[in-house]
Amino acid sequence: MDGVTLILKKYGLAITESRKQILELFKASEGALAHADIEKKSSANFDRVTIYRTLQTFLEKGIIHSIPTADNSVLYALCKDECAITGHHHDNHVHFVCNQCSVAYCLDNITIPEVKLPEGFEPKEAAVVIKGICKNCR
Amino acid sequence: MDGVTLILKKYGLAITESRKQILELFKASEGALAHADIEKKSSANFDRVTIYRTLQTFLEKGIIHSIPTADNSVLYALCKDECAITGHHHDNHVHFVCNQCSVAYCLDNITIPEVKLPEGFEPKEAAVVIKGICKNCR
DNA sequence: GTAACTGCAAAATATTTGCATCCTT
DNA sequence: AAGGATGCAAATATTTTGCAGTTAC
Repeated sequence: MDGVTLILKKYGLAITESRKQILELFKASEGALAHADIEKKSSANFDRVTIYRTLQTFLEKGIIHSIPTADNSVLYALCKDECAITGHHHDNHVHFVCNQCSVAYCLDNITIPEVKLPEGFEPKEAAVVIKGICKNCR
Repeated sequence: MDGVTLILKKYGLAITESRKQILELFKASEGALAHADIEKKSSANFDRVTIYRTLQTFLEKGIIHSIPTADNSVLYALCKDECAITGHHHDNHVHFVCNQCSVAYCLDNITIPEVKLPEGFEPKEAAVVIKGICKNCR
């Protein structure tokens, strides 16, 4: 039983071909993936709709999380274990998007420093997106 | 000559009704606005397309900036003066999105603390989005 | 066998483009 | 007067929904 199958089992999802392959894509990818990437990279051609629904399911289960970007696009990345505890996903990640190659990295092991908020604002989650040049593009 | 006209002049844009009204909306709004908000709130009904093009123009000039959100939506907020220096926009803002009322605040005067990146990553800009409960919803 | 997942079709939304007309400078 | 901005129509692209057939458990 391979890794992706274990993940699906862990979250109580049926083991299907599309789910396995999409998960494999995430594991193989260094960075985050957009819907379009998955559509392009998957050898078997899944239906667009299946990809939408699979991503939605993964999101709800906390297997992946979405990365906010300033333009329209939504990116998804695999969550590390600590990231989803009994469905309660906390998005306290640092993401890095390369200005050159556009790859989005998910830097799970970087902690977000405390940010001072004005009076009356109560923080729950925080996301940081840093843009710059990645290690492969210098 | 009112404030919004001055802004348009400053950036070398023609003074038109739609641009003035959309700028007014931003000034009147406490938080950030989505395309849909503008469409809804503008008394005169501009064409959808005009709003798209106006926002695009404002973005390019650095009059507004976009706020990344984890879902599909894109939000826009007025830039403060320091925010756009000769077309070079730097997005080092802290944004706060309320989980209750969904209003997005642009906290320009909060500085982003240094984040330690892994070897080889060179930061240029950083955006922080914090979610929680805003001052009006407690 | 049953519940859940997928694919297809189609609807609903969102965004972009071309072009003629109108407005700002 | 000239160039840019707008509105309309239409082309694209994106996302959602319903349903019938298939697959996993």
